[in-house]
Amino acid sequence: MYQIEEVAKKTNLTKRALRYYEELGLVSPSGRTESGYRLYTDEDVTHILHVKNTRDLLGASLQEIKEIMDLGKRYELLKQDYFSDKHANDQHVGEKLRLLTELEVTLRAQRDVLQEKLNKLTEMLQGYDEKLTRITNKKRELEKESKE
Amino acid sequence: MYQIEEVAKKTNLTKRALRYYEELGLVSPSGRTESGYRLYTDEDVTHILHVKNTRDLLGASLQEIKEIMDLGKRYELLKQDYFSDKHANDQHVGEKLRLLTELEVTLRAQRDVLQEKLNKLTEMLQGYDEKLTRITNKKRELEKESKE
DNA sequence: ACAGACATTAACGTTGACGTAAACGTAAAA
DNA sequence: TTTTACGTTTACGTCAACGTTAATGTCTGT
Repeated sequence: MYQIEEVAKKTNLTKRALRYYEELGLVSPSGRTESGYRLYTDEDVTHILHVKNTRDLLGASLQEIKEIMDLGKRYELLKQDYFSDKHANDQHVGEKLRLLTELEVTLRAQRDVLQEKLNKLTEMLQGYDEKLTRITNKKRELEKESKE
Repeated sequence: MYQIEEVAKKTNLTKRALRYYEELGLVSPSGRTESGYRLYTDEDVTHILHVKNTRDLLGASLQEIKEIMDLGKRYELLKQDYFSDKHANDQHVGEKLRLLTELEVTLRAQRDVLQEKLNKLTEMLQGYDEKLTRITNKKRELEKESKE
C-alpha cells in the first residue's frame, strides 16, 4: 500500500492530477488510513498507468476514458451476473447478449482508432528515419571534405 | 491555389484553427489575393496535414511542433548554404557539421519518442484484441445456451 | 515536544487550443 | 442590383486539465 507521493513518482503524474482523476471517478485508491490518507495498491497503480497510456497514446479526453471504463465496469458486473443463477432466465440471456454486443462494438471502434494511429505512426517513423539517414550521409560528406 | 474553406475541408481542421496556426507561425498560406484572401498551395496543405499528424500522433503541443519546425527551417537554410561558395571555408564547414549534429540529435530524440509510442500502442492493441476475442467467445457460449 | 515533511479539502488561477460574435469587405449568383 | 455566401480582423468567451495557494491536520526524527 503506497501513499500518494509514492504513486506520483511511480506513475510520473502529479499528486494534484491523481486527486483530480479521482474526482472525475477515474481512479480510486483502494483504501484510506485512519486519518484519511489515500492508500494505493499495486493494482491501483497499474490501473492508473493504463489510464495514463490511454490518455497519451489514444489522445482520449478524461471524460472519454471514463466512459470506456464505465463500460468496462458494466462488463465486470455482467461477468458476475453470468455466474448467478439468474441466467437460467431466457430473457436475461438476451439482455446479456445485447450488452456484450454493445461492448464489442465500442471496443472494436476503439481498437480501430488504435490501429489507424499505429499505421500513421509507422509512416511518420519511416519519414524520420529517411531524414536521419540523409543527415548522416551529409555529415559523412562534410567530414570527408574537411580532411582534404 | 485553394481558399481557406477548401483547405479546412481537406485537412479536417476549422478555419479558426488554420488562422490560429498561422498566428503561431506554424503555417503560412503561400499567397493572398488582391483583396487579402488567403491562398494555399497543395504543398501548404501537405504541410498542414503533417502538423496535424504530429499533434495527434505525437501528442505534441503546437509550441513544441513549432520548435521542431523551426529546426527544420534551419536545416533548409543549411542546405542552401551548402551550395553557396562559402563552404570552401573550413570554419564554415565546421559550423555546418555542428548544426547537422544538433539537428540529428533532436530528430533522433523525436524518433525515439515515436518508437516508444509505437511499442506501447502495439501492446495496447494486443490487449484490446484479447478482450475482443474473450467477448466473442462469451457471445458464442450464450448463443449456444439460448438455443438449447 | 516540536520542527519539518508529509497529508487533507476548498477554492480560485492559469494555460492551451480553439469557439463565437461583431463589424466589415468581397465575389458570385439570381 | 441586391441578396447570399464567402472572406477579413479584432476581441472576448469557453472548456479541459490541471497549478497554486490557503488553512489545516498528521507522522517522523531528534
